[in-house]
Order: sequence, then C-alpha cells, then structure tokens
Amino acid sequence: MQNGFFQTVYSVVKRIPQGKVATYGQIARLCGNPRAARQVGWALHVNPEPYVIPCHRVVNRNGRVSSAFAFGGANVQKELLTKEGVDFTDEQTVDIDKYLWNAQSERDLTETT
DNA sequence: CTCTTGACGCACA
DNA sequence: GTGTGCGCCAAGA
Repeated sequence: MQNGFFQTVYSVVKRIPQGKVATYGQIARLCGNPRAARQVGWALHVNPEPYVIPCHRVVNRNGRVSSAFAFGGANVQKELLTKEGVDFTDEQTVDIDKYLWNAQSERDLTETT
C-alpha cells in the first residue's frame, strides 16, 4: 500500500462495521496520528473511492455529520446511517454515545491471525 | 518557499 | 451548551 497516512485512514474507515460510526479523532488515533483528525477529514474529502469508503459512518466528536459530505450532502449521510440502524439524536447528530465504533472490534477485524 | 484554509479536538470563559 | 483560541498535519493559491 502507499506508505501514506491517508491509506491508513481509508483502511480503518473501510473497516468500520455497519450500524456503527467512528470519529475523526478515533480514526486519527488508530492510524497513529491522534492529532491528525483534520487530515482524516481531508482524506475523506479527497475520497478517492466513494461508496467504497463508508465515510458516512465517520462523524466528529459530537456525532455531528459533515455539511460537505462527498456522497451528496449531510442529508444523504443521515439517510445511510439511519438505514444501517444508527439512530439520530438531532437532525445532524447521531447517538454516537451508543453507536460509536469500538476500536477493539477493529483489532478483531485486523487480526489476521 | 510563505500564508491561509480546512469533513477536527480540546481547553477555557 | 455556545463562542473563541490554540495545536496538528496537509493541500491550495
């Protein structure tokens, strides 16, 4: 893989299980740069492979969705998450406190052996 | 090369 | 809970 920080982000994002959401900070931390939450957003901004990368499962620390969603808009993101079983506490906010993806699950997925 | 902006996070008032 | 400031890293002008 491209020895790039973004590739790591994409890998993590694509491993987010359906019906759950992850935060930029969480992903940033998993990829090794807990301070690079902005780059996580940037990585999804360039979104090289829409729909391949479930960026709609990626929300900010408050569970607030993005207003510049690559798939079409925050509205689409809300629809997708709702279909996956994620409940919204507000028009643009998901119940991240309950649907937040557990990094430990990530280990189970990345656990090749 | 330098300055500004940005799908963020956290601290402080 | 909301508004403002600082930090981190990368890209665009």
